[in-house]
Amino acid sequence: MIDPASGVPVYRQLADVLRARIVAGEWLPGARLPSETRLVQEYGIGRTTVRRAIAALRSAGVIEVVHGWGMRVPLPREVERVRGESGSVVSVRMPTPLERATWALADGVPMVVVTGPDGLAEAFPGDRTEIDIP
Amino acid sequence: MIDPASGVPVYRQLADVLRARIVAGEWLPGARLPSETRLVQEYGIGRTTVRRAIAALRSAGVIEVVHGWGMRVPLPREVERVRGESGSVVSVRMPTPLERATWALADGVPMVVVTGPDGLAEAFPGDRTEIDIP
DNA sequence: CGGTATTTGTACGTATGTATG
DNA sequence: GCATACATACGTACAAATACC
Repeated sequence: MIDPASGVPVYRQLADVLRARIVAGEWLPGARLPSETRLVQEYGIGRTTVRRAIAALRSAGVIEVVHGWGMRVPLPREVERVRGESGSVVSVRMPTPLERATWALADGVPMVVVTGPDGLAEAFPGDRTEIDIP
Repeated sequence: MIDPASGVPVYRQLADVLRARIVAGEWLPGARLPSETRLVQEYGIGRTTVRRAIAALRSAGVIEVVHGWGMRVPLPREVERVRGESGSVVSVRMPTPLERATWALADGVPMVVVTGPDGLAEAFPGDRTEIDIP
């Protein structure tokens, strides 16, 4: 299933395989994925390589990791609707460290920024906010 | 400047320091940052640790890396304004591998998604798209 | 309460490959 | 061809969080 000689990096192949298995519904949100050690054995690759694949999926927001417990697909979040005022502009970016700490943001969660006609901008956590266009 | 005994991981300390230096304008967009080897020497830490800090800044969209050349602060992009139709909802997420390939997205670039009243959704690259609310 | 096993986190080193100039 | 710089992948050791007994 994973071919070290294919030209595609092994960690990327593993990340793709795991993402496909997740999309296929093999692990529902909240269910624990195989441990690092298990993946090392199952695919016959080094732990460093397994962790690179995991890091990629984390920063893509596909999985979340709990220290000492394991990995899982994130549970869906309750979203807050924010009314986008007329004349505003909506943009997107990744959070600053301060924003990440303020809202306890997981990896791979962007911010959504609403800039009003007056130039004042307000940023919201992207995993629990949607902007309504009235 | 970096204290291995502070309790804060070394790679995170380095990432914070580099981010602060970037925000302070020490390296303008397009200018090359110090090489990995230079950072290893300058801060007296391992290359693995330096690369972890770099990976964090990449997935945060703070820097971009060119293989064989070095690291730099990304240049500003020309943004396309998309008109948000009335009744639409704007949300945010990280791109899929297909979307990353389609638009040649760098690390740490989110997608902005506009879902119409009919339920049809359209996704745009977040580093070159803004949604206008008329 | 303590001890143990499991699991992820941090940090280092080494070797080799690939892209740029 | 050569030097520089980033990319991949393996290994080791120890620390820290969690869960269970």
